[in-house]
Amino acid sequence: MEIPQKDDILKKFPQFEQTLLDEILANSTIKLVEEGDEVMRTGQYIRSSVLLLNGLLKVYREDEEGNEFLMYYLEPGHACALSMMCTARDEQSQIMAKAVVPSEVILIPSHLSEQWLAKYKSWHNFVIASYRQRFEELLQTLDSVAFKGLDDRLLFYLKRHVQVSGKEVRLSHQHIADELNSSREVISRLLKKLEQTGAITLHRNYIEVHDLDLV
Amino acid sequence: MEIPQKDDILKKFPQFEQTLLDEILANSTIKLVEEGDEVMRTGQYIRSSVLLLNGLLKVYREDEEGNEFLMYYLEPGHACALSMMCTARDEQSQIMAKAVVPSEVILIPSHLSEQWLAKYKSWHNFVIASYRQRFEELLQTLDSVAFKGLDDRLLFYLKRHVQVSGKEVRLSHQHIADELNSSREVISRLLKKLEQTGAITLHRNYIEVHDLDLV
DNA sequence: TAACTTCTGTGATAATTGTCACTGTAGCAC
DNA sequence: GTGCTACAGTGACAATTATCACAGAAGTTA
Repeated sequence: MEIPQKDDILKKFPQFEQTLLDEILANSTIKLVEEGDEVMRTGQYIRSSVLLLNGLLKVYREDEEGNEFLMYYLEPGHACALSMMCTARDEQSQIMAKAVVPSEVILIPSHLSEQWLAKYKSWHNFVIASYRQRFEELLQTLDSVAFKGLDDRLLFYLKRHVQVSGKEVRLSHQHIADELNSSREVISRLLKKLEQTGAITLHRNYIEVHDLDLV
Repeated sequence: MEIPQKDDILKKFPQFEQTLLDEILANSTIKLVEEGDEVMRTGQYIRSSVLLLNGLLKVYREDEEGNEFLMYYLEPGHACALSMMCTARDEQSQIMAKAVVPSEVILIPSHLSEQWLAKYKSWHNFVIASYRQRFEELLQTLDSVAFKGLDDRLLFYLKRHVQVSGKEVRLSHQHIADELNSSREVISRLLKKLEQTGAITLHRNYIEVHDLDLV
């Protein structure tokens, strides 16, 4: 079981040095999470950096009333930037990560990930790159909320979803509404409009995406 | 002129090691910027890390049509996290920083700030802390847009403004509307409502804040 | 097949926000 | 003072989004 994992990590994180890979194998745990499982939640103590080996995570925000709001998806080979900002967090703002499909995550104890920053150039670069990338994605999300109407945000959402999991978007209208912090009826209507333009075809429980750039 | 600057930097950035301070003094330029001056704009090449020595910067987002949207304020002793993510940026998303009052910024060439990450622990910590903090603030901003109505966002905006520059908010309604990406009339009406609760008093060109937590 | 649940479609209506048009007022230049 | 400009207040109306109510279709279980 060990060799396949090493190969897998190597494939997903080709930028890591050999010695770093060995340390990861020796010191981290690999956890299998089921679809829908919560992988992390800020406010709780984070004692590990979270890297994604296989599967797909969604990272989202939740306010006091339980409204959620999708920030971005995390794909294999990437890390949750927040889990690496390993000092104490302020409690009020909750970030959650949940598995969209069955996934494998690598958990690296915080003190090691901290040490490695100085020890391994490739780790250091990886961490910095993660920060940068998440920051960018967050900004894009912010843009779409700040400047765009719900119709454009829905488009943005669908595009992102197609990118990570293909042209068969297997989501209910309710689910989409939740992630955009809107309501089902509104999403239904907007999707209908999209269907009329020919960009998508609606089915029960999934949406067939043809071409979102036509719109 | 050199000694006062060193003292000043030392006071604003007490966490830096002595040798790092010397390097900063030797290699960075200090720039005076007038009120309203643009300090940075992404998309253009960023060749320096930007630290704020004195004054106040606002960091905001601008879309293609010129709509702006306030992200956060930057106070002395802090740095623009984005200016330290020194690799090439993607062009479309624009982040701007503008001086709110006459300010002094320290410009550190990117290649040095890169080197220092490995060389000085205190610099490394500073950069990581900056990322973290900006990330948090960005999340707060995102929350307010995603989950709150304009009335709450206005409150949030006023509070933040009071924090950085006191209870006399010297801004026109139009200015506030721009930073919240709304329109003057709407802001005027909401402010009137706030005045009726006794939280603020309106004047020409400034708002007197009494207590925003009453609302 | 019947009973039940989940998902989707749709009309009516309300609330929020944006836009337009117009007024008044304070300050400044001349 | 007269004019000019920037700022603020307000009513009317439009657009977007949310909410409520209900109906029907698809899938599941018994």
